Amino acid sequence: MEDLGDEYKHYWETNIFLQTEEFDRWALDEPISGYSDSSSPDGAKSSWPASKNIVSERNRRKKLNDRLLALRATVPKISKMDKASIIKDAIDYIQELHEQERRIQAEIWELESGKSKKSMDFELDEEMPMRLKKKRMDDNENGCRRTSPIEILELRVSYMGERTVVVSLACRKRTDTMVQLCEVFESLKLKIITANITAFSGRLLKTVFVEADEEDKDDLRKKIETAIAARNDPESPISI
Amino acid sequence: MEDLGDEYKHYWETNIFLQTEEFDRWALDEPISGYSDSSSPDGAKSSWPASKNIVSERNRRKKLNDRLLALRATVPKISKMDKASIIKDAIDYIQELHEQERRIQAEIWELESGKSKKSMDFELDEEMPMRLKKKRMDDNENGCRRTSPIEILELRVSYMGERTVVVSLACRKRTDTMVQLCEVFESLKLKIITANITAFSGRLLKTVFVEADEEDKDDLRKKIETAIAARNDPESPISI
DNA sequence: TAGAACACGTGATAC
DNA sequence: TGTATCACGTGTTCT
Repeated sequence: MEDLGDEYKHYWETNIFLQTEEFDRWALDEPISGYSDSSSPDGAKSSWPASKNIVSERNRRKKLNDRLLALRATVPKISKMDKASIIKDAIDYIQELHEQERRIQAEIWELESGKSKKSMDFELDEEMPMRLKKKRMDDNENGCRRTSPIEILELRVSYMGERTVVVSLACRKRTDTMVQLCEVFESLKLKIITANITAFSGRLLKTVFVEADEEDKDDLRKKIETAIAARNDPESPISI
Repeated sequence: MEDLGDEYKHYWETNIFLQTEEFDRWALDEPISGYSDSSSPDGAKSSWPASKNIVSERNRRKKLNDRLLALRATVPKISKMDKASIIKDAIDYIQELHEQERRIQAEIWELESGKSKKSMDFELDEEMPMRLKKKRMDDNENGCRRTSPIEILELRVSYMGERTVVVSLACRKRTDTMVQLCEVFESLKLKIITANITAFSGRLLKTVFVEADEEDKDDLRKKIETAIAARNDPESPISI
């Protein structure tokens, strides 16, 4: 976990950072042979100067390393910091995503067919959502948790009269954020009049109308903040 | 499709295949300097023989290339055969999978929230014509013309960046007001990103995220006002 | 000390 | 023509 960027720093990023800026200038000011930049005077079999090839190759290498770094950033499961390992982890992750998508789509299909077929006469419709709830995707067997923390962008708690407090919460739209928010608000045991969630362009907006008095406003705000902070903290004493 | 392995074959796979087996043997039988394998007799600053480094490095390169090839195999969308492009395509594909998975999971969440009765909140069974799979919420668009007029309490149209205009509309909650609002917004043929309606204590709040530029803001506001006014007027020229 | 991983410069090659 | 990309051998650094 915490040693993730430890050994990596020694022989990879430092070397990469050694390559930028002054290193480039150093290599360019002294382009491997002695002539500065213009046309090569010798005019041997190699017509164009070798320095161009050098800097071009250097740029290519840098681009490739940047891409590899970006790939590492998008893949959450990282075993080692190897170049080869990064690619391998990416492959595994893509296949895992494939399988997961297939599973989820199968569940959707099952849910939809079950919903349209069965009438709501009996009370047995309780077991299906329960089983769905248990199969959340925080099942990564190795280490890193898949649920992203809730990043609050804005939180407004205001009284609107008629014993109604409106909670307006905006946060980043990440994996499982919606479910986490619902669970957080459920854990607060509020008298919810109405609530809804809206997602748009990377943001997630939750509005909840709570039956409460005006003097409970600040207390409610603190409770929400505490609950979300506890949710984000891995070793939360409350947990769930 | 079929030109996929065309230019690729020229300067990539052929070179890779040149590297296997007999190429290894060639390099190993003649290990770059002349001495066969045992300890280096010269004993200079470089104590261990360079041939081991060569073959090791060669194996490392081969492994990395194999991994890259495998990555290319798992990613269906391939633009170019570049090493860097392969990685870039993989990154894009992973992000695409992320977004898709989030969409699907949102659909699951929506399905199960509409089904479970004792869940944390509300009955948000109204959904927008997102072309996710199929359109629900297709009620009879006319029939009895006896409907209460839409009484606007507040109408806010504001630009939120990223080509997103937010329409916030509050009105009195009367008979069929919800359906009317939906029909009005549907008739405007907007590029709706997300929308929702919330009802509480005699009010009805509709929020719509529309894909539009900032300069379309005022025009959009007028169109909404006009459409609602035309809806309320019995002898409207637009009607339905 | 042996080994693994890396960046570098260089010649080759395809477009 | 030049300009990409690539594999290769080498020296260096970290474990």
